[in-house]
Amino acid sequence: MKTTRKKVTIRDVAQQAGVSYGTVSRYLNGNNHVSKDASRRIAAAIRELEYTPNRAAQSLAQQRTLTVALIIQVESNETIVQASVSEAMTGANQTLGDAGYQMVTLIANSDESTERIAKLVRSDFADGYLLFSLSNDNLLANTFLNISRPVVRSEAGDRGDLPYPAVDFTNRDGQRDITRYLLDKDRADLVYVCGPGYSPSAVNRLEGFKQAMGERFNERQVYYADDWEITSGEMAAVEFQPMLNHINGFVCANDNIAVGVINQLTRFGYRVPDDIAVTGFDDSSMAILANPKLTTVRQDSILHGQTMAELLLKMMRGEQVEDHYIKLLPTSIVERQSA
Amino acid sequence: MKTTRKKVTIRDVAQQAGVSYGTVSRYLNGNNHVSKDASRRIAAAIRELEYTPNRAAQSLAQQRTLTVALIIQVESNETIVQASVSEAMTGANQTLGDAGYQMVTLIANSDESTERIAKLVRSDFADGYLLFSLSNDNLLANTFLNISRPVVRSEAGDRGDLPYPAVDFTNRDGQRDITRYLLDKDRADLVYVCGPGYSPSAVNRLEGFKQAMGERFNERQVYYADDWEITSGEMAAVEFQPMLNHINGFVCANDNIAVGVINQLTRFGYRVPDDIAVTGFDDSSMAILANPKLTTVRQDSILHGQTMAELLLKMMRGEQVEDHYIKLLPTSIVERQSA
DNA sequence: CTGTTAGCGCGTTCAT
DNA sequence: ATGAACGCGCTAACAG
Repeated sequence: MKTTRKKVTIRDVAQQAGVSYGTVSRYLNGNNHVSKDASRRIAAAIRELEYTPNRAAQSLAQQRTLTVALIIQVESNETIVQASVSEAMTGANQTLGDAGYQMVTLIANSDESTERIAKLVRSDFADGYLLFSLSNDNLLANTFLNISRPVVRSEAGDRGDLPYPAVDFTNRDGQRDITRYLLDKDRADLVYVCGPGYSPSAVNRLEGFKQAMGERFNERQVYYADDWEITSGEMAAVEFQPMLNHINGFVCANDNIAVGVINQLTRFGYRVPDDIAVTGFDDSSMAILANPKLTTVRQDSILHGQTMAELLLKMMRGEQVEDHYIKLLPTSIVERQSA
Repeated sequence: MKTTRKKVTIRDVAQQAGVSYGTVSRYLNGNNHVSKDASRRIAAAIRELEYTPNRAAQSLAQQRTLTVALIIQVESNETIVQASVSEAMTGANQTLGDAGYQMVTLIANSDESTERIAKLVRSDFADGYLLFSLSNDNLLANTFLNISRPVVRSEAGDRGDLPYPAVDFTNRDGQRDITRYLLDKDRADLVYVCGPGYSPSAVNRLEGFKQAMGERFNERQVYYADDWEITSGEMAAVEFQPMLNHINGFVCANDNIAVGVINQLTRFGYRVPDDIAVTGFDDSSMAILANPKLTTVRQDSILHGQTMAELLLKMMRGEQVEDHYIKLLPTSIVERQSA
């Protein structure tokens, strides 16, 4: 057993196998034909020497890196606790890995880190990019406009100037369906707690609520939150307090908000769902933690990641994808206790 | 404004500035002297051409990558929802970035991905490694034994054969202190819900409980959970059901478990903390979400990441760190409602 | 089928 | 202070 921890290169392998290193390279890249015999000897040499190709050299020669960067943009110094993102990462990592790509995730949470990442991108750091914009501004998005590598976004964006394809959920339909679910249960007097305005998802979900309500929709029955947090739900409930006696359902744009609403309603002395039903969206871990457990709209975040990765792989293979292409993933209603 | 999106190299810059590319290289790496005048012209050329050095070429020539890999090992297909990890990532990303390094996150959640990452490591993919082992086996750890790059671990490990320094929290002291906090409040009849046996943190925390209990400690007052999840807390409460009438406190190894205990105790008809007090550990987001809000042990995960990064930077600078060196970060008690 | 060689983009001597 | 040339480790195109 060799413990020589000195750069073992393709040349060492060649020498050990008694061939030229060009042959070794061919063997490794499997393109052309290498004699049965040579192959065997090369394989043995590689194993013995514990040879691993040098990544940097490979990229330099091949003009590709075999890595894909998953970039997460969050508000300054915010952390990425969001379970959905974590799950999407897992899904993407999975399929990219199967295709031989290594996924690396980059976090842009400050001006400096954003600039640093932009620089990386410009230096052809990866062969493709998965873009998770959790924040308002898209500083990075502009950087990508100038490069020729494929990019896939995680949200059907609002910015028409970004041609990148996206994978998203059927937010509108999901919200519409769960609203109908309430209506079908004779909960006719509903109010809606909308997500932050900068989020395309929030806009689409509100659209779904409107659709389900049809004629009955009224601007005064919607509360516009500033973020996706629990506190916003509490504030919404307070805002609607004067009307609480006839309201019999809160449709909320996500689980956190729903939890906030429930908390506040409980404090006011209302019972959920007996007096007032409450629905969430996301089916996050919060959904089963809440009391009562949340009836909500489920979206498969792992699938989200996988689908984004598949689309990116397709693009990296050179297949053309039309600008602004959007793939929508289905959602489904999960019936628990809150509605 | 040039829209030429063709590989602009150091040579282009040199030509535009009217110098040889050797000079540009020197200018970039700031080592030697470059004439005031040349510098100015080079700077202008770089800006105009939007030149960014090619990463692969740089690493190849310099034998370093200016990137640090943060590797997370989780059970197969598990997601990394853990807020503490997410926060540590943020902290590490911060300080590494300030030092000019780019942090990339790698997820090992299957045999294939683990092997792929091991390969990356062997190919000198990064200049240093931050290792988060959330799972039992340390397949990867062995890979590192054969390379000469610095490694820092996130947990004071149980494996004596791994010489890498680690940054961890004072788990033992934290658990001891919060146990004493209960004892001081005349909660003398305590039980302990221990974390999974493969986790060094779990072992240390149990140790702290024992220490605080002293003579009074009894093996029958501890429940050994298989994981860190809510369900385990519920199971523990069920297990202790026969003794619930005289027990007046549950000390739990983390917040999730504490939430589970509270849920189950509530179902059994006990009031928390009036009948039975419950404490958590981590001060995760769950702590304030729980009802009643959790009294728990706080640990600063962002600081955790920062400290790990600082230690790694030190090692990458060439400073020697003794084998098995362990840096312990303080914890503190957060008093809320559950105890 | 295989050896040879010219780059890939940049850092680094070595002269000048 | 600056230009020229070599090498980092590997791929690919070209002979043979």
